[in-house]
Amino acid sequence: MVRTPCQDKSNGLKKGTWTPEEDRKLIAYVTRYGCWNWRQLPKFAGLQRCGKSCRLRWMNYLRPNIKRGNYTIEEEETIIKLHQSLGNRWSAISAHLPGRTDNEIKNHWHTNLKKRIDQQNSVTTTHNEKFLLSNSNDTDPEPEPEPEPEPNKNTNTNSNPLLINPPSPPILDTWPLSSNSSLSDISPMSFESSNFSSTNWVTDETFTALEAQTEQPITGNFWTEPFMSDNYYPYLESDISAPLAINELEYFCPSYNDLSQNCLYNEYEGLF
DNA sequence: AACCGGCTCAACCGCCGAAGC
DNA sequence: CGCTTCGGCGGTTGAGCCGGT
Repeated sequence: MVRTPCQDKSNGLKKGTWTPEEDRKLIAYVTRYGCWNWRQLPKFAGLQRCGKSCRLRWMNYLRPNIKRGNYTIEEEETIIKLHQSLGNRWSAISAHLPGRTDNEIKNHWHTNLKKRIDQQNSVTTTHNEKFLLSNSNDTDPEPEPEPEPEPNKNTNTNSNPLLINPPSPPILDTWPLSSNSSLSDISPMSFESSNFSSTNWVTDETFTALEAQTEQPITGNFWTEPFMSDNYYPYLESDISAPLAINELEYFCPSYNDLSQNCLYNEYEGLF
């Protein structure tokens, strides 16, 4: 289930399994600054990952409201029905299943549902063939009985403990945004009250310092000086190297606020 | 205990369309 | 127009788990 971490020597970018540390950095950055540019994001978030990898990790695993674990009968029926009409358009199917990602639905289809459908089809086909043979001279055949419905295999028949007791992503139920939240409300302090470890997170005091400090004139250049030192940004703990404050982003990228707000609201729509 | 093969699913890869220049 | 960049999508891979022998 876990891919061995490896190093892409061609560009120095890390590949493979995400570490909790990387997850923390990604969550910290996206929750505070939004996903304004996935390509640039890992640079500013202090991640040795490509943007695509960050986006995938966030979209498929870290973002809030993601439902993991066993599928309900209703969900499986929805997937099967939608697959009949939409085909392998997993993102379109996932749009009908709140909390389920296209990747997860795709995996579930290939590992469970497809086999079940194939089995049902083969049972139906075999039954039909037998029926046709046995009734080849019959002028008044019996109606075709419905194939025996398969028991729901998704409910705890999987021996994988991760599915029976799926691990909780860092932030799910206790996501620190309220219905009145705005981007500026997203403070690292919010995590203190969640079940997400506050170890190594910036404190309320440092976040206040951040807000105070960013009232100062901008001296850096967004595009040419992405990496500010921790001395310049004393509000940051060492493991979170998100270098730009919100109003700095707005200053250098005027559309940033709308972009990030839209992004956040899209991502957390189900929570508002 | 050791081996083997099937299964699961996180993550990667390559392609495509949209947008901007 | 073509070119580049980016986000998104679907197909595929492969490490680790697990049950059978």
